[in-house]
Amino acid sequence: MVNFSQKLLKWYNINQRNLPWRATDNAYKIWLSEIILQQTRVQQGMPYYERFISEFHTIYDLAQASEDEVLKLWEGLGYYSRARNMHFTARYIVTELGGNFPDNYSDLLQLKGVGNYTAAAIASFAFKEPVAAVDGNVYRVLSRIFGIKDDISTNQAKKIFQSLANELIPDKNPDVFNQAMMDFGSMVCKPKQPLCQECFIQEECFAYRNNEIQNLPVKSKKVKVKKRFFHFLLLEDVKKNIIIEQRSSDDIWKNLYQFPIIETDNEAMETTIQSQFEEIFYNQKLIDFQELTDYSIKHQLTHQQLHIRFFKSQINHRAANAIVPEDVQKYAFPVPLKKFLEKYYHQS
DNA sequence: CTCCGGGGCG
DNA sequence: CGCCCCGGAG
Repeated sequence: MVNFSQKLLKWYNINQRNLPWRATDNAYKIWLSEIILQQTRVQQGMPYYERFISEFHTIYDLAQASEDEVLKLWEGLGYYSRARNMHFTARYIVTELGGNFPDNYSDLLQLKGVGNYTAAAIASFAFKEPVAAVDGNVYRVLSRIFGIKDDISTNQAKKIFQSLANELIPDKNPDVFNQAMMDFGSMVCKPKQPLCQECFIQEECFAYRNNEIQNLPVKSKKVKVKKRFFHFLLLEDVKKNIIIEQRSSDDIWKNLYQFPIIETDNEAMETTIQSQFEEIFYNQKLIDFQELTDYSIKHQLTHQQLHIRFFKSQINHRAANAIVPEDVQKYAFPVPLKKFLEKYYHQS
């Protein structure tokens, strides 16, 4: 086991992934990539990274953008607070730090949207600080190889893994070690069906020797999923313009856009929805109110199961806050609404 | 269809 | 510690 780090580096030397943000030591680009990759697979994050970099070459460009622009570019990636925090932090660094990116672990940790993992990743990749970047891959790799059964959702376990990783990380090329751990975790020591047969540490791996691969890492989590019932109204005025609004409350999809909405606690009848919409638009007659039954969907979030239905109607005058349908592409919508729009305007 | 994986915030 | 999102695997 003493040779684990050396074997890992040898493996990495041959098998490393070629990722665009690894070809740079530009802290801004590394930070951007790490924020995008939080809770996100490389495959999905890659095109977003390319678009953000080409749209915002420097942190000044990102700081100058509006939040709406940033959210629009982030559209579809999920966990939108990452985008809001990233934008906030860009402005903070430009206005408060004179555009100088923090250059060490503890200063990086102060930034909004930057936690333990991301601070370590930036510190080691951009500034070669020997601090271990412990992400989900690393928990998995270390728990299996060393047989650590502490529940990784607890703070105590996180400290144990962090300090073990900090013992393993070499002073020389700590960035390479961190990359290697994560590549190994995602390519070989995978959550499901890990490639133990081609693993360099197989014979010494606790989980493999004890047939505990499926049991490690130990992770307790009991999320209770709440059901919510969303009813969106595609309301066209006489100009065929539609009404959208920005979500602002402290809820999912904050600051993204949507259609007028009625939310209920349970499955609701169409007539109930109609009368509730009529209350919202109390001074206007809703013409030809009907449900677009083909568009109903269930959308799963971590803690919520959304039952989404769509309705359409018209009003016989011109609405002040309506937009032309072609302009929906300027606004950031949650994925289910984005899919609705694509389907609706594609075929009608 | 359901479930799982992946960091940080308030 | 509850909550934030989506795509892909099963």
